Amino acid sequence: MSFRFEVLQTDPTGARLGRLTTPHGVIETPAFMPVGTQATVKGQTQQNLEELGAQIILANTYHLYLRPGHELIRRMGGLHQFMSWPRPILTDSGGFQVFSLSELRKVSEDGVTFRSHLDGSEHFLSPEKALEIEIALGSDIVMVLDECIETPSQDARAREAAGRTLAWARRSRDYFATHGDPGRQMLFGIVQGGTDRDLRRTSAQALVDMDFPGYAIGGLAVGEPHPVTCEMTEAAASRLPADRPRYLMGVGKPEQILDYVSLGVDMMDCVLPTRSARHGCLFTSHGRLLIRNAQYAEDPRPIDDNCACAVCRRYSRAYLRHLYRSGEFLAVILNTHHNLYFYLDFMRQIRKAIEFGNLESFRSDLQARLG
RNA sequence: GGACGGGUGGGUGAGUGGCUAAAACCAGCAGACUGUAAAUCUGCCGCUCCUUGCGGGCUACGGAGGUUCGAAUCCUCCCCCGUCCA
Repeated sequence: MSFRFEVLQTDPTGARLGRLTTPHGVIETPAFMPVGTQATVKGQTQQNLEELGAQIILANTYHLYLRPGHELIRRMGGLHQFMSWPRPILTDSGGFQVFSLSELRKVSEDGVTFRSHLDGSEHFLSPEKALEIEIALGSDIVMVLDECIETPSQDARAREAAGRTLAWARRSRDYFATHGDPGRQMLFGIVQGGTDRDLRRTSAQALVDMDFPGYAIGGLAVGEPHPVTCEMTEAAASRLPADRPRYLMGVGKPEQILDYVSLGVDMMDCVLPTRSARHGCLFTSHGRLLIRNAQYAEDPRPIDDNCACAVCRRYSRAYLRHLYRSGEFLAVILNTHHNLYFYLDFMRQIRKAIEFGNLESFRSDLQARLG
């Protein structure tokens, strides 16, 4: 049995402490997964990521298909070997690009036609094609192609996308059954449904009937208020089987992550720590800090005096501000390192709190610190 | 001494009669970022007043005068900078 998901403990809030075993290693949940779209987490070496304690990273089907091409990666020994990352990888299907590249694509029942953002060439991504690519890449966790829509959307629009996502999920499951290897890769279905509670529930139920080894909740945190995100997450999660991992896609801010974990979410990914780092926004135990601000010009303190990361152990705010304003590469590297450490350490603290059954007090401490 | 060219808001630099508190870029100040077309994007950026509004007043395109209803823009003189000629 190459894959195994165990719920080790549950917290009174509903949070779960778990362990997902894959052929490339164990993922302790709740887990945060750094995003490495183009087979690289921007600004960090693989060695850095290992030292930070990243147990799994994301990569993107659409981007790697366009460049360098999934066949090339297969010939290079698969994505793990190609990028020299020995730990688990989750590949997103390109479903998010249906949303984010909306100007460049056309969705039909059969699949999605994209105009490449790189050279304008036209490409067709179907549920089967996405899986063909992901199988070639050899990621541990494989996402089905879904249709992600903006929120708020018209009810009819949300129903259409959720229905199509379910149809695509069925096709994906069937394709994987004949072309995939369940001992090598784990296929996750995705719940859509916009901001409609009932649609979220029925979508989740329909997906569960297809019996996926793991389930994702997608199409959230794309503009709707946080309480709505929580409500939709709860609606979907309440229908998902307790013995399968739950992945809330594309979230979130630290304080929000705590809410999602309390709703029984096991896995999350987000570009926030990496992108914010490149934009000079650093996460600290006291909230966010914009390192370019004038107030840090002569500040000898580390980013966060409660942080044990390599950057906080060595560099001052004044120096990091200087690097950022000078446009130096090192600013990207150090800022990203700190933010990822913050997120990964935050998850370690959450897991510990669940283990000791005091997630609720962990949350009130956090809220007090953030004011 | 002469011939050209030029002096614009913190910087570079557009603007050759009203649409100009003055383009654009940079610098500066602040904010955003949620399955990465993002080391990006947005706002502010002369002073001042208030009932914060496509609001009022003041100051501003080397200096001083002039032409004009109106001048960064036209005229006169002066000062300064650059290149070339003596």
